[in-house]
Amino acid sequence: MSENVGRWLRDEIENAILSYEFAPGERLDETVLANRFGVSRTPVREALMQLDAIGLIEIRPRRGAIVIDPGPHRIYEMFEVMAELEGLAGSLAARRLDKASREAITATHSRCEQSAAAGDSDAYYYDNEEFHKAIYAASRSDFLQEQCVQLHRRLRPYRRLQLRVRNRLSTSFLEHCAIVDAIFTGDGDEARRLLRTHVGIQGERFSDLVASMAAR
Amino acid sequence: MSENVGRWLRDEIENAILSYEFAPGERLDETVLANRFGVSRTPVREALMQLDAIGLIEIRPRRGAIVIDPGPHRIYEMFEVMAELEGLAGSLAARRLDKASREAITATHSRCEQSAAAGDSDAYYYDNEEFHKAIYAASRSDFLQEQCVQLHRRLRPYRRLQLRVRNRLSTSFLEHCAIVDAIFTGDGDEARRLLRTHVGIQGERFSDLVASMAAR
DNA sequence: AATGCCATTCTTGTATACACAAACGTTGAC
DNA sequence: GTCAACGTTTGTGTATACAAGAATGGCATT
Repeated sequence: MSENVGRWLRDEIENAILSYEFAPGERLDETVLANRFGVSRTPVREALMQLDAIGLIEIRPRRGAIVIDPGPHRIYEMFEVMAELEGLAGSLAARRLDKASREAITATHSRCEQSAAAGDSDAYYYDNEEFHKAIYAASRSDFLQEQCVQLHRRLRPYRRLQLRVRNRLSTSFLEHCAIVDAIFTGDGDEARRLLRTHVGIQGERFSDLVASMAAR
Repeated sequence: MSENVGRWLRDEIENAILSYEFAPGERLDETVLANRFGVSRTPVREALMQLDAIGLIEIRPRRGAIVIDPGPHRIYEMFEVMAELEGLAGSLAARRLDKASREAITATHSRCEQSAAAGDSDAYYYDNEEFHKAIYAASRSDFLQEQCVQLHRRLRPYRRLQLRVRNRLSTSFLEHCAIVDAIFTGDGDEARRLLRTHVGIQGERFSDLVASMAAR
């Protein structure tokens, strides 16, 4: 539990939204939330304010808070931006790579290899996240790293859906290999290009996303 | 005045921070702010929570809120990300350009021309912002547009400092011309490249920034 | 039967009060 | 004279009370 109740509630509600416990479009009643978590309305309001600022919910004056429903098109736009940021991170990482970052990337990369070989989609989902975070960190740009982590967090549920697609696990890992190679050989432009296509959801992958979203 | 006091306060305090009325590192006392704006502490706290979520201030538990001081290096990192996002916006704009966007870009571009010709740095600062916003809009990606506008807003004070540098006005406008040309001819890659170098602060422009920041 | 208006009720928005933690100053002892 | 400990003060964190606005349901009128 975080230092103060407001922060804790923010994380708690954020997780509930990202895990679809609070469905998109659902109205979040302050009193209900306060009772549920056993606190007063004040910290609940503070948490909601922050989630509104982040963009996870929308607070309409005098009409309460509702969970934002991004919809496939907006998700696509978010992946597009994510791809661009990851591309930048990759190109910076290639230029600035040091020993520690290299080892972190290698370590997470080999964990991905194991999960992919085992066909364990849930494990890969987690290891994949760590792999990408290692690249963010290797960019040595604190701001970029923060932006990437934040956007990654918001897209987390959809990234998970993507992995369900047939053969995605192995192709994803093969793409990782090429990315690692580009970064380690210092080819920033190639790392950027590979990461952009790896993260973006071009062509049929977009329809796959729409299909998995509809299936829920 | 916005719908509720909290939102209004958020904008008010945000402007005060961005215009250096509240200096970086300064502690923001809730009671003082409440008195100053003639409201109670509750909406002040809500405003501060939101500003913390945006990243303009930092609230340390039980120790109050302080205005974040980015420092030259972090500003550089933020410009780096901004350059990347604007590059993406430019390349999308080149691909998706329609009549309305084309006219908006042309209109803001010619206003920049007038301000630049007049050597009016303040007018150019404003027109330049509108020009860039027209490109964001032309990207037809709502999410990208929002991200760009938000980051642009945070970097606004520094963009203004940059324009003070000798000859920057005319070189900036010349770069605009090339960018418009690339977008209108549908050359997405070129638009991306030009915008990246236009927005980023490479080489001596970084020292210029540091110098102007130190001068304050 | 349908539609419009009014009243009631529920929920949000703001204020105030109280509790608790941290920082600073003062005093005493070594 | 300096350092440490205790008390006071200041300011944050949470709860509760009160006010104002929006939604909903019922009743009346057309």
